[in-house]
Amino acid sequence: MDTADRPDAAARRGPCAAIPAEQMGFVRQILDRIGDKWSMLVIAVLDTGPLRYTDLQREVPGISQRMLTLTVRQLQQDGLVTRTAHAEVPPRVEYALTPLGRSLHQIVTSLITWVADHHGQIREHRTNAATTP
Amino acid sequence: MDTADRPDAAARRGPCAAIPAEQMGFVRQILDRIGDKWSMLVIAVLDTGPLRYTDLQREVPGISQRMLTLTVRQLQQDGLVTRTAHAEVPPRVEYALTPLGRSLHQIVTSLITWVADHHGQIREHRTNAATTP
DNA sequence: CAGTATCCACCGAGATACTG
DNA sequence: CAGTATCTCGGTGGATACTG
Repeated sequence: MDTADRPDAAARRGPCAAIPAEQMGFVRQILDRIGDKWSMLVIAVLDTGPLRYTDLQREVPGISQRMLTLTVRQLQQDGLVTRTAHAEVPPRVEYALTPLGRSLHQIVTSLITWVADHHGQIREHRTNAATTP
Repeated sequence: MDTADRPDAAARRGPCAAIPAEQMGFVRQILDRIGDKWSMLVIAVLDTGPLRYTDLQREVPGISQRMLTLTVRQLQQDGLVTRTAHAEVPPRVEYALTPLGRSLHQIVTSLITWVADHHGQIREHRTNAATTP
């Protein structure tokens, strides 16, 4: 392995205390997916129970049909949400969190709560940084 | 406000239990930033203390100079990291988490831990979904 | 060492229109 | 109602080269 001669602190503790080097790739990959523009919000919004397609679209303001479709499909393939099509007319399709999705949901909620709590501070910093370049 | 005539469930509980409608915009905006390709990893990697530019680059495998520079600058403007340039030669610049950044770091760590714990399950689901379309 | 500058490819994502 | 199809644009992000 080419890390054999790495001399310093990095070698001791790896790239990050929380991430073994071998998993970094996966972590990056999955972080990319759930950290994409919409996934977190969709997951967040499913916390109160199953939602239909149109409801999702309303609850996540600004999402396009395309992106909603792609996002839920990804989430479904990743086993984070279920898609249940009821054979009725008019069609009804409901999306819900799987247990896996629910476990992620908790973290997403923490993140969103954090943002809600601190976006004031962040905005301050931003304007400060902008006015004092 | 144009939500006055909204009739149904969404009106009762808002777009998401965790997100008041008015904050959705901010939340989206900030989630976009910290959920971008690199910010989380940079924050994660700063957990063990200040790091220099080159160290950051090594600890976050795959990041380009451009992206590292952009990312730390954003994080700095948002008040999540500090940049300390030591007037020496050769120059030494250290990046560290602010208290604000540290509070976010905890959540990021949870997220990364979750991913590390569950990426196996996710990969399973993905391959299942791929083989049974 | 710690960046900036520039160029470019890719694809994320919106708009629009159509379908089962 | 719940999508799919297609087109298109803009920005993100990578590679490379240069600088204080």
